[in-house]
Amino acid sequence: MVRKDRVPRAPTIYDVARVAEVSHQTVSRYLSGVSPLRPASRERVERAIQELGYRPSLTARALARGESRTVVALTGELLEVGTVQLVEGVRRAARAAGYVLDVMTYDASDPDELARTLTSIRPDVAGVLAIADTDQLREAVDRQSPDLLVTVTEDAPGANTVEAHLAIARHLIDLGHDRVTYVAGPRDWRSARTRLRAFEQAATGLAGDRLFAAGWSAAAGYEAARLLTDPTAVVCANDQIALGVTRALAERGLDVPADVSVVGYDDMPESAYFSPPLTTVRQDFALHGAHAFRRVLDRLEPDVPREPLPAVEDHLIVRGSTAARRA
Amino acid sequence: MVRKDRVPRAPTIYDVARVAEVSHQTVSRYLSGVSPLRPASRERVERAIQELGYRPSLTARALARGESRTVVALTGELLEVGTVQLVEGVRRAARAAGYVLDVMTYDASDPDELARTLTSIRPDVAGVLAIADTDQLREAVDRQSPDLLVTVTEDAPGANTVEAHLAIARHLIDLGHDRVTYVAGPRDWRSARTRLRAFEQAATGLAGDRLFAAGWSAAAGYEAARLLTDPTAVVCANDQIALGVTRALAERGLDVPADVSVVGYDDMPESAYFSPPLTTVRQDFALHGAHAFRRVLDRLEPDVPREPLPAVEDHLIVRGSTAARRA
DNA sequence: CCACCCAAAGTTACCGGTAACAGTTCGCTT
DNA sequence: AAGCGAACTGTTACCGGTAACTTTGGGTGG
Repeated sequence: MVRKDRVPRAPTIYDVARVAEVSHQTVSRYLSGVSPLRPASRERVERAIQELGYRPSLTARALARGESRTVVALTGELLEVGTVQLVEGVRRAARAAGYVLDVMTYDASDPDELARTLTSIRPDVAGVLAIADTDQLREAVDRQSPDLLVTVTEDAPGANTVEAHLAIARHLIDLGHDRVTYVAGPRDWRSARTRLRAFEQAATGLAGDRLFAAGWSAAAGYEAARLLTDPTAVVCANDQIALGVTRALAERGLDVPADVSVVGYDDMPESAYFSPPLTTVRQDFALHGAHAFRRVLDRLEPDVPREPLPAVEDHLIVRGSTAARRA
Repeated sequence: MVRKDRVPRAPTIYDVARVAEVSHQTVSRYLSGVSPLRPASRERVERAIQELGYRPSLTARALARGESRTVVALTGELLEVGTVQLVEGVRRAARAAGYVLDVMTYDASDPDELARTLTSIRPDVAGVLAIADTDQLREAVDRQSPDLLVTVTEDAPGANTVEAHLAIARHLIDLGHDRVTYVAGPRDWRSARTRLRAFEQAATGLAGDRLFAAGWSAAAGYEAARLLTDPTAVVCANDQIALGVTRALAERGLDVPADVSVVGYDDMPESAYFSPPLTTVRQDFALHGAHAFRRVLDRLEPDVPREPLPAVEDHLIVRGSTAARRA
């Protein structure tokens, strides 16, 4: 009670109604926009809202409507990947559509944690968006709450993963490379496989090994590089892996790009400042995120017509980590 | 209606009450834990909850209690800084305390956006945590809703920023350096100033310039490095800046560490794989985040006794970017 | 000029919890 | 066995909205 006195309670529609001299339902109708108000009432309501600084309680609204405007973004380790940027893009899109994005992360190394995290999702969320698109997550969600899931993948309509990898392949061929190793992301990630598939499709002419890194990190790339067998170029599933690979090559006494060329993917903000600056593919994460959220939205509000989003266009950025094959 | 049929409504306390043959209030009491139940009722309630798979509606609870368990984390660009990791630490702590963390980001380059973002904060949130601790944010929040703010700073109790900078200074002195430039983070960030102050306090013996970078990014570090006047070592406010500085030095034909030593701060996961691997200070972001959230919690629930958190201990990690001063 | 219709506005119930107060029940005293 | 307080449990109201139904009032047609 002390508390209630100290914190002046926020005005409600009843307050607005009293000031505007209408019923609370009229205010509600004004807010929702269904069924028009007579100009006179409308104006009074507007003025009352202004005067009181009224703002609707999302909590009450969610309760009354039996649905919330919260979407959960599920992901494992947030720090390793371009995930953050994706999440950020999703968040922007969600907010623009009036949703709140609740990011939940779980420790992927603990097999139970995912299940626990899933059960701890509030049942009243509008949807769940799996950002980290692993098999593990997919299975767990399929099992526990198949109704809600929408996943992010790069086979999403509008993605041009294959074109991007084609550009990489062409670039390397132009430089005279012919033994090209691909270091993929972790095997159980869809997007890792998608990128690998795209590369294989694009690089039919380029012989070479295909490795899977244990993660998306520089450390994983460094580890994977142990298995490298004298390639002329290495294409990596993301920039961090490329960084790890570059480091491993340097420790073997191989110079990038003089001895081996290295290509990344994602164009993280730091890539341009690596030594050497990394040739990579720029992704528009914000747009990717918007696409991902759009898919959720299409499912949540199927009847609302929407402008299609522009297609994603990832494109190659050539920097210092690629050079002509040594004679 | 179609919808309501399709989606079986989640069980409520009334359902539980019916099955357990008690009143809904008894169920509520069981859930809240105040006033004990008779073993017989308690057991029936427990069984009913089990059977129905009941889970409380946070929405209804928030409405009834007149407060939500949502805390907003406010930050500018999420991608540039160690911010993500901090946010992640805060999120973990929040979830552990039963709170949901809603991250809101704003575009710091647009002066109006912050104000707009602030007004778009739902009035029923429990608290606001300013992650990006800039003057701009501080002022805006002070003006608009001074009641809620708790900020993250590194002068937080338990931080050992000064000790960490002392370790850096000692390390450089041991290596024989005497012209040490400090490249600080952006001037309007508290933590940038805190780190600078800590460095100055620690490095009384080391003459050298103090520069401010325009951001926390590699690009900002690269830009700031234009102003470098032949130091023997450069200490940077974070690893990204250090990366940019290293790059700029390389382009001037200076080798790190042979000609100039470079030190970073934060130990981002990639730093160990830079060329050369970066000497830096490891921060326990999770713990930093936990401290930050604890401060919010202490304000929200002042009466709950809590174990103090362990003190943060950032410590120096020496890698390849520092070496003895060239003879 | 009145019956009738439709748009606008009002009333009441409900969403799923919590709070405050009003019963019950039980164990123990006398 | 009645009396009594403490410990449980039940009843009712309320949080701030929305939904469904009812009422009101002005315009139109016969």
